Formats: sequence, structure tokens, C-alpha cells
Amino acid sequence: MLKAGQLTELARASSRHEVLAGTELPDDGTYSNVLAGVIKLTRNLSDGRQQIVGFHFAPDFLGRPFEPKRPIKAEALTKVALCSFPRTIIDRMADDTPELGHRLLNHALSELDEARDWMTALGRKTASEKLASFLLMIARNIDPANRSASSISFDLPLSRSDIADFLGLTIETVSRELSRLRSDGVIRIANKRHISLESTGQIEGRCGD
Amino acid sequence: MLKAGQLTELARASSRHEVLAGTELPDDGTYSNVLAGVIKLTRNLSDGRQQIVGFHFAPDFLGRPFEPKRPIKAEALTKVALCSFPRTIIDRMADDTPELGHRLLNHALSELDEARDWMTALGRKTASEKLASFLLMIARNIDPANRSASSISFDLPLSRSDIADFLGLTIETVSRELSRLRSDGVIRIANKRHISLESTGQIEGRCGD
DNA sequence: GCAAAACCTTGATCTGGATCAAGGCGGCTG
DNA sequence: CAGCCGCCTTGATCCAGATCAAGGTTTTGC
Repeated sequence: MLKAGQLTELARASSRHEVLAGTELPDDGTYSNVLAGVIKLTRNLSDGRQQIVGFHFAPDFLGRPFEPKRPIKAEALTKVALCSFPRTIIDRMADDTPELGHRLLNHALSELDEARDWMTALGRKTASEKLASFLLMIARNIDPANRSASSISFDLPLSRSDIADFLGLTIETVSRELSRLRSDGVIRIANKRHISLESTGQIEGRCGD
Repeated sequence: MLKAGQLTELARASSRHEVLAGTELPDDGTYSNVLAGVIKLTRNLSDGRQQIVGFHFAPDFLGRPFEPKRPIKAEALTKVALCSFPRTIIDRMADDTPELGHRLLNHALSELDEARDWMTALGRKTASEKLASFLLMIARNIDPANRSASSISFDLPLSRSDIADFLGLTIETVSRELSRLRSDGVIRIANKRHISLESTGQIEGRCGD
């Protein structure tokens, strides 16, 4: 898709780096590829209420070509490996290479689809449906190989408080619903953070959609 | 931004048409400009619960270049005037004219920003903050000239039931919160659908962000 | 290895918004 | 113009999830 000269140029301008969990990723006008790890995007109301409005899992784009600054903060949830490029280079290449422009557009559109799915969850699903939908989403994104597996096991990259901020609930409700899923035999929980989905079918049935 | 030949080609391939309020707009792979009116985008859960996930006000793009079908339905809320183009032409022109590609991308990104703002409202705002935010959003979009006016008056293009489906509330709560805003002197309501915002500052103060 | 801090769970109680219920108000239709 | 239907409002009651409260468990720092 890219020409040889472009690849060389990209390679020269790129910089790889790693950040620890908890690091805030400044919006420095840079465009990045997420090589490993998970990033959360949060939006705050003035009185401190918080909503997580999206995630970036590896491998994924990160950055806002052509866009004005927004009151959205990006923060690493796990150790994250990034490969960054100056925005100017990407913008120029997108002009020369329609295929790259398509990919940026497609990526934005699928983020939009996801945001709308979560609007539906936030507005119309019950707490227990929200938790089921959330676990399935994480399972499928944390390792793309899981997409169609019938039994999945993974480490949650989020604290209970982050989960609450994503699902529009409180920590206590998240904890209670996880306990309920466990006692219903739908999931297993080890060390608070390690989750096993016994049967994806059963979880899917609890998502409400 | 477009070359003369492209404009001719677009004009030849375009088709203008109007639809009545309530018409569903089929996802026929077409790309349209909304010349007048308001369109709602809805997503349904299998048991009938519904969420409105976005609106299109004139003048605005409508269409999903390069994207697979999604369980999202578009429906005219008012009489709508559209100018449609076959997707193939737009896609081809976007390849030739980077400026057009940028506009498509920018448009998708601002829809994404809006969706995320509403995620925050759905997850973290109270019913009364949701109503205030909603009225302000409608006021600003129904007539772009309103953007900075301090006192605005307009006809709601949505029924109470649509408002409820957008804000994740019930009809009754929407009605009660509107009554409260009226009795607090923040808005005036005539004929159920005609709203006057006495002072945008006061409404802004009730949006929670 | 001990203490403090951070995070999580579970129970008791409360409450914002849902649900149930009963009209009110236009606007069509016959 | 009477009666019906769709839409909206308002009141009474209920309940899912919030808030308040009290530990338990894991991690961190010294």
C-alpha cells in the first residue's frame, strides 16, 4: 500500500517508546500505533464525574488527524508500547496515498460504531447486561485470537473503578454484578483481575442485544 | 476544491428528493447531503428497547463510505430534502481529491466526538442535566445562526418518546423535567413542541459540564 | 516484615427515575 | 361535531442501582 520511499521516510521519522501503566499520554499532535497494551480515553464533567468513552487495544491507531483539541484524556491502563509519527508526515502521505486515507476513515468509522453501541448500552441496558457486554468486549479485544473461541481467559486491564466509569455504574454495583456472574457459574475470578469466561454463548445471552 | 470536470460529473449523477416525516431512509449504499430537515439514527435491542445514537441536521453529510451494514436505522423526523450520489462516484473522487477525503474524515471524527459527549451524558448526567444538554444541542443545530445567540426559540423535531429514547429516560421523566424547566422559568413551552430558551447562559449552567 | 494505603466485597438503607394509573388536549374521521 | 386516537402531563407507588458503612485482601514503602 505504501511506496518504498514512503516506508523509508516513515521509518526514519518514527520513534518507538514504552510507558508504564497510569501514564497520561499527552495530545502532542502525534499519531501512534499501539504495539502492545491498553489505553483508556476519558472525558470529565466539571464536578469530577468521569466517563470512559473508549479504549485502544494493540494493534490499533491512536491520534486525531486534522482535529481540534478536545476535553478527552488518554491514559495507559497497562504497560504500553507505542510507535509514533509526526502528524505532518501522515497527513502528507494520506494525500498521496488514497489507500491510507481510506484506512484512517475506516478506523474512525468503526470507532464511531463502537461509541454508538456503548451509547445503547449506557442508555438502555441493565447493570448486569452492561457487565456481560463489557467482559465480552474486553475478551475479544485483549487478544484478537479470542474472537471466536468458546472459552476465554484473560487479565482485566481495568480496576473496578474504571469499569464503573465505563459502564456508568458505581464500584459497588460492578463488584456485586461480577459476584453474581461468578455465583451463576458464568465466569470464574482469580486474584480479582483474572477472568475466565466459561462459555461465550452464555455470556452473549446475557448481553441484551 | 473539486475540479470542473468533477462538478459536472457529480451534478449528472446526483438526484434530489424529499421525504415526509416518519420515512425510513434505506441504507442503499448511497451518500447524501441533507439540504433541509432532521434525521434520527436509532439502534435497537432485540426485545424492543431503543436508543437514538445520533442526528443529522441540514446541512450535513449522511452515508457510510466503505462500511459494512450496521444495525442502525435512519428515519426522517421532519420533512427532509436530500441530494444523493452513488457511493462509487464519491469514493473515486475521494481518491483523486485529498481535500474531499479530509472532509469525510473530519466529518466522521466530529460525529465520533459527539457520540462520546453523549456517552458521557448517558453514563454520568442526571435526568435534568440530560434535558438541558439536549435542548441546547437541538437549539444550536436546528439553525446554525443560533450558535451564539443568547435567547433562542425553535420547534422540537422530536416527540417526547424520541427524546426519551435519546436520553435513556422514560417519556414521563422527560415530561416532568420539561415541566420543571418551565416552572423554573428557564424555558417557555407553546403547543408542546415549540420551545423558547429564555437565556442560554442559564441552560448552560444546568448541563453539568 | 510491618504499617499504611489502595482496592475490593458485602450488607443495610435510601432515592432518582421507572412503572402503574388516570386523565387532558388537540386533531382526524365519519 | 362527537367520538376516537395519538400524544402529553401529572400523581402514586415501586425498585434497580446509588449511597453509606464496615470489613477483607493485596500492594507498596520503609
